[in-house]
Amino acid sequence: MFAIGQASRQSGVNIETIRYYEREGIVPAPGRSAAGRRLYSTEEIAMLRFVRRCRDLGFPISVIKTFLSLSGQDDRRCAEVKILADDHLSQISAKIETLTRLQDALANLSRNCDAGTAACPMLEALMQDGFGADEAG
Amino acid sequence: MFAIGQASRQSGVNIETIRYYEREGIVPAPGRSAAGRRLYSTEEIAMLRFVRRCRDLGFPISVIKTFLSLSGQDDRRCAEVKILADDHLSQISAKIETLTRLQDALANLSRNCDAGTAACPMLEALMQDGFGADEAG
DNA sequence: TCTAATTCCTGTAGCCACTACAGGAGCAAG
DNA sequence: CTTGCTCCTGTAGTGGCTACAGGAATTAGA
Repeated sequence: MFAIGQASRQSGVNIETIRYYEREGIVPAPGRSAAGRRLYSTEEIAMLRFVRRCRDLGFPISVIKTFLSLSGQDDRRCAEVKILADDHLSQISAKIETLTRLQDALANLSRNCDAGTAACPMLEALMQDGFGADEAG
Repeated sequence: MFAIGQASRQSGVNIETIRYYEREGIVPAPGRSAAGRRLYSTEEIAMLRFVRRCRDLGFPISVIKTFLSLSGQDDRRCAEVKILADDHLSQISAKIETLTRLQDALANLSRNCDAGTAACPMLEALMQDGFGADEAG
């Protein structure tokens, strides 16, 4: 059995985050020593590692909870897991698309700045029908 | 002068968000009617629209505050704007890279599931040195 | 055996950028 | 005069942590 610090080092999950997961019922509460300190088994540490891997893949906690409940079942409900994963995958793809469009838009705005004119073309573009210094002058 | 609902519709900023921006000092507090209702000028609405455009481009509020303070100045400090924008741009690029790697990893995991074996290969992979049903059996 | 450093405990507050109420007041149209 | 819309303030919730404060226990070394 391991103290929380060791569990943290072995699982890669921050100590405060481990306690947070316990509070939120994402992982079950471990046993305690006589003095009230948390004691983790290797299985419990593996579970923390699992949560971390899922988080690294960007899965939200709600989905990870479902994974954990499915992982207890005999066939592990592969179809359900796949649906959740593919859904997440498409969300990631959508995010990439959005960001790529942002990237383009920003790069365009930034390029205009290279001229180095007096009034910043970037702010001008963003203001368009403005509120800036132009109004006053 | 326009009530907050109209300002919201014209700027594309949610009513609650407008009040939030005011509370946080992101935009100045507008005048009020005799009954205490907010009244916005077209310049103030343009400013809300500016904030929204920046948010749409993913700029954090802190940077937008800087933009707004720079936009009051005569030369609009183009160089500073450009630095902030390019910094943001590189953060976006980094995020895209991360997500693309995630996308690959997830797609790989999901592909394995197509076999439709009894134990879900995806959960297996994520558990690896596990805590799941295997332990018990 | 004492001490100092480290680890652990609980509980609360903060982060970001909103969003969603509750509970009440004003205001415009029929 | 009523109905329904808009507006007000203030507070709490979202997600997923992270960072304290203030105290107790454990461990390593002298």
